[in-house]
Amino acid sequence: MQLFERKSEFRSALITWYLREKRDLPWRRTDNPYYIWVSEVMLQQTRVDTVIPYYERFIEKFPSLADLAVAKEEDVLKMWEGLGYYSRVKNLQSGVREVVEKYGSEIPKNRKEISKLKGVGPYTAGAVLSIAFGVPEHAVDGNVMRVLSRLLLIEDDIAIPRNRKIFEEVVMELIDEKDPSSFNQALMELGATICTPKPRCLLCPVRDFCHAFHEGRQEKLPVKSKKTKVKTIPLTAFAVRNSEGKWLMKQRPSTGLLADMWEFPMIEITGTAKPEEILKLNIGIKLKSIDPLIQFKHVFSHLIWEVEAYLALTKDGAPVGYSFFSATEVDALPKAVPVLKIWDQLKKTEKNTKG
DNA sequence: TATGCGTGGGG
DNA sequence: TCCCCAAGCAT
Repeated sequence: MQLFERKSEFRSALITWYLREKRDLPWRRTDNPYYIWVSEVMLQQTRVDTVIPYYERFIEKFPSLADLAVAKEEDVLKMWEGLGYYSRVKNLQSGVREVVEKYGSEIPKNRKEISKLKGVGPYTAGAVLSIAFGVPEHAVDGNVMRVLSRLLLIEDDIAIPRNRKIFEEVVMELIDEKDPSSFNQALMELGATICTPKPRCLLCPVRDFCHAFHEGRQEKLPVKSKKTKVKTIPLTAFAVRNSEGKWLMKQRPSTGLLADMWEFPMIEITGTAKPEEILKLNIGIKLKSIDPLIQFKHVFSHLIWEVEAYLALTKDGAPVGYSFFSATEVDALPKAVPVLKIWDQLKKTEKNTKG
């Protein structure tokens, strides 16, 4: 107890545990600040196990700031395919280009400057500064808020953005100036492995310091208000093939949902008209035939797509905004998961039809 | 400041 | 099946 009065004892217990128990992760095997940066962006709202293969491939494809800076955006998006939150990687490339052009390829080593880079917010700034450069700065993520809310019995709602600064101030009080990298990572590692939503306090290296454990309230913390239910959007999608065996696709707008990713024609269902009528009306293309292909639900964080996909044939040319692509070309385009679901089903169907 | 932005894993 | 989440940021 009395965490602040026993600061150095707390740091020691936390960091000793971390150095002994930390997971062997790819980005913990490097001191390259660019690699640390890439890993932190990938890890935003994304699980470690999901990130690992993406990180390995990304670093192999773009081994340096310069490589990523000169890469084509479509190649960069392709490496991010399936990882989600696609504007992260567009912002990362913008930030990297800025470092190359304005900072002589040296990532800024203070919060004020590094925070100006695209995609670098309060957490990522602190994480890169502390882990890559040993700067004693806070890096407060969901893990850290959960851990500290229990250690110090902080009952402020962590779902409210402005409350994050409460935790940032606590970290700046507690942080080990000698090893801020280990200190910050230890808090996160503890949250990821021990001080989880269902905490495993018997394994905790700092439970003696924990006010919530002392009062048996660890299960009740952190306080986090619930989100409201999301809206369902019914969509009809069309995989349209022309007489040359090419597929009709378009690129989504460069902002908003699934920015810059490629997709088949899709129409939000409003009335009760037949799918082919809807397609003709909305996109202006006539179909020779149409068959059901696949139905599925895709759940985003803030909405749900209820997709009904059809396989259709046409003799028409591509409408404005659309182009036809060969199967090989479609494979190469960056596509989000719902589109991949349709494309995978399509390839299965084609194979069976041939056989 | 509140909301939009993905995906897949686990209880 | 449903709900919660997981190393947040931009606008």
